[in-house]
Amino acid sequence: MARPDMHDPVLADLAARIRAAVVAAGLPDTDPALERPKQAEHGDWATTVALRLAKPAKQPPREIAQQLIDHLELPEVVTEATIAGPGFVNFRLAHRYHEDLVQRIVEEGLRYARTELPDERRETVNVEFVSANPTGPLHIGAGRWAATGDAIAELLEAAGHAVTREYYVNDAGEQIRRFGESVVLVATGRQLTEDHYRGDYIADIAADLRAEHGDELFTRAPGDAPTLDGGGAAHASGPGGPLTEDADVAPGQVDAAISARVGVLAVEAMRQRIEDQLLELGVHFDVWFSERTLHDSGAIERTVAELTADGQTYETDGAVFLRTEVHGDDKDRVLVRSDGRPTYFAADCAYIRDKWARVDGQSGGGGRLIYLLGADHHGYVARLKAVAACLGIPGDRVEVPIGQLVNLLREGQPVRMSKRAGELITLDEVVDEVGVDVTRYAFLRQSLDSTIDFDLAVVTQQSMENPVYYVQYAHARISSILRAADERGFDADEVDDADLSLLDHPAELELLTAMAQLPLVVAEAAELRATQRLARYAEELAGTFHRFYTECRILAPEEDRTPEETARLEALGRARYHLALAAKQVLADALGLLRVAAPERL
RNA sequence: GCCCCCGUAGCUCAGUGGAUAGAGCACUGGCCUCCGGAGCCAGAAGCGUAGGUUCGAUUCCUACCGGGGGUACCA
Repeated sequence: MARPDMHDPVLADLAARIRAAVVAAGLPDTDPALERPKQAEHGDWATTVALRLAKPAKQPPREIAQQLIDHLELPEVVTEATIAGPGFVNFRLAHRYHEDLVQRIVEEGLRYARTELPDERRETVNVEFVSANPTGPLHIGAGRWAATGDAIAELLEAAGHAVTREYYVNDAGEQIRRFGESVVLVATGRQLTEDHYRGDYIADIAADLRAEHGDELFTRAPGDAPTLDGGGAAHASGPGGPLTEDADVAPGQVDAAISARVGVLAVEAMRQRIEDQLLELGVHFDVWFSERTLHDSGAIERTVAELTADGQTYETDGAVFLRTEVHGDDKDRVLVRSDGRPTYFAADCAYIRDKWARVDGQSGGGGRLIYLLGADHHGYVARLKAVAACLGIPGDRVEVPIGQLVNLLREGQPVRMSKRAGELITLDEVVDEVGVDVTRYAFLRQSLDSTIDFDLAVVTQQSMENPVYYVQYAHARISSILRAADERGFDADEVDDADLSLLDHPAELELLTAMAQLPLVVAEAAELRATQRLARYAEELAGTFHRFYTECRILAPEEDRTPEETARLEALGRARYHLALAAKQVLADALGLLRVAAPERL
């Protein structure tokens, strides 16, 4: 639970005083936990300690609340503490608190939304997301993980942690040979079977590879073909040796060494294309981790050996199993097949071991691994956590948020996508059609737990069906006013000269209160890995600004009026100008953390 | 069969045990001599069903109903 008092010295002081009052009243010592009342009329902050202490103290909550208030020394900026309802204690902040807030926001800029953590609480976090197989371009569904993982990473950084964004590239194994084989077959004009990848992108890759390497790439077996599933496996005769083909896969019509070499090149080409797709969505990865390096470096063998030495494995029918069931998995999992080849799962084990070694002990708050997965992979969660347990990684340090899937629609009708038939709508096609901000925002404003219906027809409308425009419009509107004000000689640097105590209109107070929430919202969104918190907050803040705009003018209309009146309106205008400046900053911060543009003009 | 997610206003969705459950869209009625009407104000409308835990449940637990996804010596 993010705590308001972590982000605000005034609230920290209040929380400490409440706690002292609880103790002074002879009540059981407890965390006061400040909360925001739902109704603004109840006050700015509230505590429910009295309700929670009722049982242990064996007294009615309202009586406890009274004792609390009797012993409470209110800080100067808290103007009142009242008992309400069943035993809430509500606090109201002095206007000066909000005046200071405007100054702080304007002065601190981007830092306002961010938390500085002491080293002992600062975690080193690895966020892995997307990690789609590099055997085809990303489709729209991957966009959800891209936008969400990226925003979660951004939020964690804002919350004070050190974050790495990582993509695990499945560039090893049978699928890569098959991918290479598909490219070779297309390049040489031969027939594909049902097990091959198809689609225009295969032909594109074939053409690119031909241009770069010539025809012999597809026809001449290399002397040094890469191994795709572990050079150390018993069956493989090392680099250049033949690859075993699974009996249940249609026999390739292509020399395995050619397929392997083409597969590796094709996968790198596809990975590059995926990277470009992600960049188009504004998502940048720090690490592209190759599964193949785990095979080549012997990391998989070492991991299996380590687990075996630790007594975590056993052999049945010639296959090596890992005891994951005792750690909550449905059943034990095969690490090494009876023919000696390691499974994909074995690579997963080596991977998590490698990743943990990179985050463990890097900062005082400890390491953390986050795997953002789609609901179609939810079956992995138990085994992933079990592997972590087998490897001695603390269970609470491996997190696997599961996101529900995306349905692509057009006017309510499902858009059919079949990878096999090569019919798919790629992520970049959607981004081109509807725009990067709309795409990102559509994914970020909904909870991971709910399935998203992404309707191209709806999302391309520039209307309130698209709340991102509402927020961006508010930002553009503020920018426009500020431009006009600047022309009339307002100065952003003169915040000290503005009399902010003049801001007492309900719409102004509402805006001040809303702006005060950003640091807490960011902290909570980060903690819950819930991007929609921040998106909804941005919408709320935008609405608050629109109301302020409607009711409160910054630039006084030119009319005949007394000199006194003119002076009053000018002073008020200056105060409002700085309020708008701060609101713009907060709105830009919120959008920025979601990595959605905050335009000066729409 | 077992596992995960969802069911909140006519529609799309927020709401991590608290006070009177919120937005947008759609609908009805208002607001432009003046900083961007992609805006503002007002109205009507809701927690799938049945139990349980709790001072307090949309939130936690159980069962049921309805929808989505998963359940390989594949990768």
